[in-house]
Amino acid sequence: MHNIKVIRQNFDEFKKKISDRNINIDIDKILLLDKENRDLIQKKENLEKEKKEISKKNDKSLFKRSKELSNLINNLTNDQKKKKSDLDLILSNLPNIANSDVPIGKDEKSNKVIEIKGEIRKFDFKPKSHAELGENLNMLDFDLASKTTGTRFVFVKKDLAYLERAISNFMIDLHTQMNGYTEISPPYIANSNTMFGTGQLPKFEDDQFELKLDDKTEKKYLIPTAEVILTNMVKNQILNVRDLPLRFVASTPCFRKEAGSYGKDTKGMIRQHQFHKVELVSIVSNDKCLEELERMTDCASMVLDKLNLPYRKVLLCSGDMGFSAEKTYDIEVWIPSENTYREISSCSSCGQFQATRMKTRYKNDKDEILYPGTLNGSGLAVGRTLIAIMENYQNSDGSINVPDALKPYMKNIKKIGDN
RNA sequence: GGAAGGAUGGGUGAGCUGGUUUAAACCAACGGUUUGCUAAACCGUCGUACGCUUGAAAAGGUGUACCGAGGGUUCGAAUCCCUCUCCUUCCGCCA
Repeated sequence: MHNIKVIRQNFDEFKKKISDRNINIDIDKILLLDKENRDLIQKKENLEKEKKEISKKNDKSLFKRSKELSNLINNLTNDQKKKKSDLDLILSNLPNIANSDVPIGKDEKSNKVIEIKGEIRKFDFKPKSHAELGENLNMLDFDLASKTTGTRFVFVKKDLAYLERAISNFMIDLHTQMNGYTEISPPYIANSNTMFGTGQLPKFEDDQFELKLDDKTEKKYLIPTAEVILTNMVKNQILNVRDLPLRFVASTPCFRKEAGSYGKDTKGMIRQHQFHKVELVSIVSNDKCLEELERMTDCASMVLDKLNLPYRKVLLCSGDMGFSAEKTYDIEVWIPSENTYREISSCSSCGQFQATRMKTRYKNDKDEILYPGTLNGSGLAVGRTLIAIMENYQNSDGSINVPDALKPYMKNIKKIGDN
């Protein structure tokens, strides 16, 4: 969420920048509501002052006036709360604004490829898709999942399940042992306020799996990414700059409705309602966001380097970024069967946007209270890494070689499907 | 699921028979005095949010709210009432 004080001070600049994010909201109304809100606060507080003085005097002749004041204050407070909530509603639906070094553009066509790495394997046979490979091995079972659950779910079996688990463990070890992240095993369920903090609510409620609860007072959701729960670990608190940066890593299932992507990637396990992901989250002082974003992106790409998978790094344009991001790098891995790169990680700096929503602050050396920067990135999506390994490491007989880096995590099995 | 008790500033913890509480006191922290250095002692500072305001800025001044959250009673609520959340203890169930 944007800080209203900052908007107030640089309104024209703000209005111009927010328009790059493809939105259709009456921005001028913000200024009006803000003014009305503050005027009402002023009026209300003047009356509260008078009332307080009467209360101190404890003089019966003034009690009548005090009663009047209470009514006036009540009315003003109601008006003021209404203005404030109208204002907050607009603000909470506004996306973050793009950092100055982000290309302006409407969709992915304006994204910029920054780096291409790794060698694309030349096959002397026609590479199969992961779905074909997995079903032939009887280790991916989509039909079984439709029977027990529905579409966009999958059963992973036998050595492929082992491989999936190995991928996750390998990634966590890398980030905890080499990259300085602290491992967390978090809840997979978040409450509304937590979902608001990272920006999933209120705008993207349709994308979330909501749980049906006996208690109707609060809603709870399955996390669409561990970013939600890891970032909100610091919500509603004031950190000390000495404790920053905070770096967390977790491997969790993620649950997404994939609303609005009907007919997209229906075959295989590219786009599922449930998938595993190793997530990286950093909380940093507000001047370190971009620096940390580079570091985080390097941590994520390091995984692909070690797995010897070809990939490219893409800087997203203003129109293609997520709601909370100020700058995003996607890492895309080579998928032979599609003859293209597919997203396997998305690393974003959210600047102070999420911290403002979460009410997370920190004290710097001068005891000033500031909003920290928050960053999140996949390090990496486990399901898609599994796909990438299957397809890039496949043999003509349909078996799959285990990447060297993963062998220690799989009792040195060299090949999957080699019976 | 049943029963009981609790939630106060960074921490400990009074107040809780409504109006000298403007939330005491202690600890921690920070600044200072003293000191050869450390310690001790003494003095001072010591929350957050929002509004208004002085100032070029740095930095001030001032108002209101906040004692788990939200409502209510009252001229007046940390204190009384209601709802909710969370915590502790005991019982039951359970991986």
